[in-house]
Amino acid sequence: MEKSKSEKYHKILNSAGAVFAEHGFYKATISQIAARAGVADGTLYLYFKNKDDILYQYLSFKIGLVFEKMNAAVAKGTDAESKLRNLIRCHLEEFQRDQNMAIVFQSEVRYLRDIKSQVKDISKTYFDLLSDIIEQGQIEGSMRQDLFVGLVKRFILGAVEGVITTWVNAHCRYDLGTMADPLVDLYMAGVREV
Amino acid sequence: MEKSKSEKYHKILNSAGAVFAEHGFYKATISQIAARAGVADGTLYLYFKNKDDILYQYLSFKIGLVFEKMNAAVAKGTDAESKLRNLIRCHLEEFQRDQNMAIVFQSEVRYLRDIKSQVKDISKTYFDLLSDIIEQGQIEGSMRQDLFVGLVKRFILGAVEGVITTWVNAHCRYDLGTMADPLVDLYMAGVREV
DNA sequence: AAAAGAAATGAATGACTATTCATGATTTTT
DNA sequence: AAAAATCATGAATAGTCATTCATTTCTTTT
Repeated sequence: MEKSKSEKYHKILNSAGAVFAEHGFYKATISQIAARAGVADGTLYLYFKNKDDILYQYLSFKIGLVFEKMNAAVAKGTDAESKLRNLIRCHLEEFQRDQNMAIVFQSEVRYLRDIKSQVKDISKTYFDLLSDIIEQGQIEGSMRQDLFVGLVKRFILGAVEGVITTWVNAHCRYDLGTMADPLVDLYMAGVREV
Repeated sequence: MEKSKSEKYHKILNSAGAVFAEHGFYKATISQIAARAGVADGTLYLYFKNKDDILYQYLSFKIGLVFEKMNAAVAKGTDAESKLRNLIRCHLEEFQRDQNMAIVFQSEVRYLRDIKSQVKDISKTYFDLLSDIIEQGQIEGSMRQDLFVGLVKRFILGAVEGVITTWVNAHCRYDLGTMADPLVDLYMAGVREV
């Protein structure tokens, strides 16, 4: 139905992303977001229920986009390792590309204790992608049969997020994408000398 | 000088930890913390400069304790792998033992953009421990020579934190400590079938 | 081009809560 | 046991901001 939400809706969303990234959700004010979007404070309430809703919709929208790309990236791979590599590279490159999203995501998602659904299902969706990849790897024989899959998934996502967090704390100074291959290499081969 | 801070100081710190863990820093109120500690609101200001300072001192104190234990744990190991194992086990067990600390740490540390020093140096100190271990492993010949050490450290800490975050989101229902060995096994051997 | 409808405005409201400080209680010193 | 010093209280203050809504501006229809 609402194929394309209005111009203004997206203007506000992006302004919100910038302001949240700069100040954090709680210190960000409606007035700052409105000013940045070039509208009046009251206007935000024509498009969003309240301040929480702005954060929620911002994240839902951005995460939706990223997952589309992740799915496409994984689909381009053939064997499990190439799928994993594509997924990790996509993850890092998308976060690199949209730094506001990266900052807001890394800083605020922890906060959404109450906020239900979609946004909390992020890791679920991500984990599902990983499950499939690991399962395929085990069938192929390229990944160990004795893996505790639940742990492997956390292990992989945790490491990626750790790398992103460090990058955010370093004010996004270096290139994230280049870390994909060394990271996948670590997942696959581990640290031990052979 | 102030060998042992007053009884009340610690009472307040612990109450703060509980309230921050339950509501998050921003939604927690001074009145809640005071009530839980059984003192008047104004009393908090005899011991702390302001609300930020309570969070800051809470984290500093708790993190100080944890690092003492981590150092001791690492010192008990001999080879690099046993040191790593002890470190990870200690990390997981301490977070398990003090769940308020775990929750506050995982949820709020991201938030301390401004707040300088000690608390932001946490990962630095942790990374230093890891650096030594990896370096030792390379000298021993038990770890690969071609490791990009900066990445390996993030990889290890990120995975541990990922495991802790999942556990916090699951309301600390299962036992964290048991994940130490499988996790170290993954670091060392990776995922690939050999 | 007038009327109706939709969209936007931004000043005013109201709720919330961190922080202060005049007062009171308690402990220590003389 | 009086005086002094320290500790604690909690009501009052003051500032902040999310949210509302009467009014205005813009757009569409007749």
